[in-house]
Amino acid sequence: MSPETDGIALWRRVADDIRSAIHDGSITQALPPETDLAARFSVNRHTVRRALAALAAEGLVRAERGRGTFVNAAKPRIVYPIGARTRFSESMVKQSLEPSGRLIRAERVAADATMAELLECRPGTALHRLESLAVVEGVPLSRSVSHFSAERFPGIIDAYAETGSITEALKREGLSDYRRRETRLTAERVSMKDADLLSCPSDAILLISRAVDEDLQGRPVQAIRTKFLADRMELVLQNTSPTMG
Amino acid sequence: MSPETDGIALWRRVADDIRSAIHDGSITQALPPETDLAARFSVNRHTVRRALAALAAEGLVRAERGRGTFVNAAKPRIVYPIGARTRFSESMVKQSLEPSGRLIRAERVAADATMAELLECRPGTALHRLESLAVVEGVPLSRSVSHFSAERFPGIIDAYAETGSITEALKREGLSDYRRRETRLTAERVSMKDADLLSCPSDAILLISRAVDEDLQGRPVQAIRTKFLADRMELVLQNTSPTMG
DNA sequence: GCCTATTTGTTCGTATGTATC
DNA sequence: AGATACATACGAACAAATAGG
Repeated sequence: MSPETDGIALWRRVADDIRSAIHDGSITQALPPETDLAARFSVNRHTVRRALAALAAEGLVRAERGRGTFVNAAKPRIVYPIGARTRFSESMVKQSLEPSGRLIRAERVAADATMAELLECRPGTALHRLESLAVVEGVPLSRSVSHFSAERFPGIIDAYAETGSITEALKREGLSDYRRRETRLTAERVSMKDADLLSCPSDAILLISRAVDEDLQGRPVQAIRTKFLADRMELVLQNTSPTMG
Repeated sequence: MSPETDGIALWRRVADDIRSAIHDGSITQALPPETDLAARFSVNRHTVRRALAALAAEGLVRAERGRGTFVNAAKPRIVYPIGARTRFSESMVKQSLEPSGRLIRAERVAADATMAELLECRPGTALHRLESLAVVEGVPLSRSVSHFSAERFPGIIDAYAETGSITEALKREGLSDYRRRETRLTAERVSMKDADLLSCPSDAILLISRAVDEDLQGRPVQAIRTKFLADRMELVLQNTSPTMG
């Protein structure tokens, strides 16, 4: 038999069959071993592996060496409200989740053109660059890189290292309140480095947020880029109703 | 030589080498043919293919049957502002882009529990389900499914089919203005069906928006789920500064 | 701890199909 | 039509992780 008969590749048909079996509930947890599937579909084990790779890329199954291939349980996503008053730690606590921020790396850098524009300062201005990992319920959820004016917030690094919360750290530095000015969202595949830091599969998807927070006078406070694990996260924007007349 | 010496698979080292070559600019457009790469790295062509598949999954390269494998050019993203006043067509026009909405499918359905809650109606209420494709500059950008009250907007389907814009269609149905109540954002891998509809690679990423629009009295107007091609899109949320005292 | 069977992961070989130039 | 290049498929072998006795 020639490959790609009917114009549809064999492995696609195998993948479709397995996908259906998962969706209609005939496979719930573990898939049969590759050799069994190969026998059942009368194809080579490679063909089964190609099909399983496609299903894994869809996020439907997950293979574990030496153990087997399993249906991925869809976990409920963590809700993160984004708005004028965006507070990560507070949001987690409200959902009865235990957040903790870990300082990965901190350094003093000079503002490049992008940072200068976002923070409304001159290029070359001294900034604190704070790289952190947000862990919720013991599992990494996101990785952030923040930039602050080094002059205005000289002790922000230590304050964050101790509290694990940006809001708390800013309070210690004398800023009692701040608000979100802008949030820009995209999505990308995880890079090798991020996969390592977030302890996630190398084919995971990231929801990427680039935001600027400002103080109540409208001066930029921090520029923050966060990479969230997309399969654990749902960003919610609520537009508060204006009072009607 | 045994495979997987050093604990790192051969195909990973090949992929790393090729990725570096792309990043440092030694490969700019077309990659050498698989057979050449196999010879250069002294590995089997399968090993090269495994490496290229990984790079393709990262979105770095794209293989075209019969032509070759090419470095993916990173295109600038289309900006889509999301807020109380979210208008897709208007946003595109403002960026000097030509949007067009194509009606893919329309049907009358009964509200399920989810729709009933979002649209604040009783389950079973008659709704118009409108499936559409947004095309910008001739290229598919997103796929949406909207639900409207069939009683309140009896002619919404025809109105959309003619205008290609939800805002215009609602105007024809007597609703002069509406606002965004809530937007929920996640990201996922594209499904086979969506890849087909959006004419995108089967490993593309979708930015998924589930939103509810309401009229100026606060009554829900439509529930809309949109799947954007993540690599073409950037969602922007701006929090308008409250006037300071 | 050790050995063995099971199961997924990697690699090479070979052949053929299909699209492009 | 022929050459080139990617896509699919089967076969064989071994590596590496896991589980069970």
